[in-house]
Amino acid sequence: MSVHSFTERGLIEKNLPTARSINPARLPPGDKREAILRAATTVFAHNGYFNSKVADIAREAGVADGTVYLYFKSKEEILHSIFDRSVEDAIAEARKKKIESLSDPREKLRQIAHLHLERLGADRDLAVVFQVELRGSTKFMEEFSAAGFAEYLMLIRTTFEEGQQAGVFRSDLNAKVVSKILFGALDEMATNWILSKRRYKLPPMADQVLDIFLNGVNAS
Amino acid sequence: MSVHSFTERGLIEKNLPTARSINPARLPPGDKREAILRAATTVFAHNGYFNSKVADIAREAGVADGTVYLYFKSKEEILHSIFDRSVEDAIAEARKKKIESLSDPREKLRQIAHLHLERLGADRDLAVVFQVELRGSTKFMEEFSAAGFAEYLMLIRTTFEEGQQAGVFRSDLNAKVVSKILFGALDEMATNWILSKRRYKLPPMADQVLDIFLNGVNAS
DNA sequence: AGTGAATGAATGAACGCTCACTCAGTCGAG
DNA sequence: CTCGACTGAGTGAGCGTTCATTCATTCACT
Repeated sequence: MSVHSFTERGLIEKNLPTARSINPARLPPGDKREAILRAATTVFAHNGYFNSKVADIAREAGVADGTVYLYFKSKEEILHSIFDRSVEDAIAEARKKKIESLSDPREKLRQIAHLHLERLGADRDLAVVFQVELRGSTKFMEEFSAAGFAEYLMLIRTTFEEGQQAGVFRSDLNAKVVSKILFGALDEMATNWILSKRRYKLPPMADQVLDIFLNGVNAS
Repeated sequence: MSVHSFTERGLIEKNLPTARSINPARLPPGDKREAILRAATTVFAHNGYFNSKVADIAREAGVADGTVYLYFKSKEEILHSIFDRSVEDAIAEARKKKIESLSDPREKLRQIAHLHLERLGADRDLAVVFQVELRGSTKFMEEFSAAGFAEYLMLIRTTFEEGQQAGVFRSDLNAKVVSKILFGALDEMATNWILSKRRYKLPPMADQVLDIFLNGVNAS
């Protein structure tokens, strides 16, 4: 591995001198940072945060141990950054899809749920970090729940309240509780998907959850 | 906090030397094991599993570091034991309450949910270990999901299927998915309760979850 | 164009601390 | 005295972090 990264580096330096002149900033500063984040996601997902060594991450990213500290001030900051980046991305995607402006609250919730499971379903390692590693300490949980997580719950809740106002949803329900239920159900779908040996598509589960959420399970 | 537990220990050792001579078998064999398990639950809940030192657990339990290893072969085994004991206890309580023999599947699910949240609601530290610490690594998750956890999911699922057979629940639903949804919702109630600053009763949430689970949120 | 000084990204060996676990010894009961 | 539960200082491996060093690249100045 130090062999590996050395080789890689050697190749780049030997074979791409022209490429260099073509792209003068041949190693965009974000590129190595990116590589480290991806590597960390993989390593954390496979070994768990506490069992992962910074050296493992560096090796996976093809850089030296010390390089990690040029981009992140600690191992913990790497974990935080993984979370932050993903939340940013998700929000950006939600904006692009204009979910916010849907008029039917039921459809809006359905789209939110879909996006939730699509994102996690698209990157198993990232999903493991989100569903398992990020929950591994109350400290993280509290920090994160203060941040993007609580905001997400709030989005669900607000959407539900809009629906209540519009007479689409039962008005006798506590929106706070309702939003937790929906989130919990989706969250469990994701966790189960990770742990399952069977490879199935995660996003379609959103529809099943929404069906029951909206209509319940009673036959009556 | 280390100050706190230190103080506690100081008091015990200074004030209870007579108590010792009064009770000749002052430490029934199971008693110390018990003390260590309780201490570990507290320590894990406060600092997280990986940040907890065996020395912390020993101090909290009022025993020497080495004593811990007379009862458990590793730190990891302590965590396992906390889980195992709690699951055993829960199963025992379910037996005692004769939940298994209830005839209405809806009522049965309600009782299961109640028991679930009652147990976690009764011991915040234990709840933290269950909701947060035990999820902190895929390794644990996989081991545990193989064990009692999967069995619990199965109990919910079987109960639901009974209800489908009896025509009480919609027959067009996948029981496996349904059971995950219910579990996920309850699980989220527990996690939120832990993280919340507000002190409310957890068990009543079971009814709210069941209401929505059974009837859905649609106004129609 | 050619030079070499300055820059700073990258390196990885080494450091220093933490902590799970051990074991030689103490203590008290029978 | 014996036995075994218990003790806690000690140990050594593991690992996050640092930093002296390397070297490709840039640039000021001829």
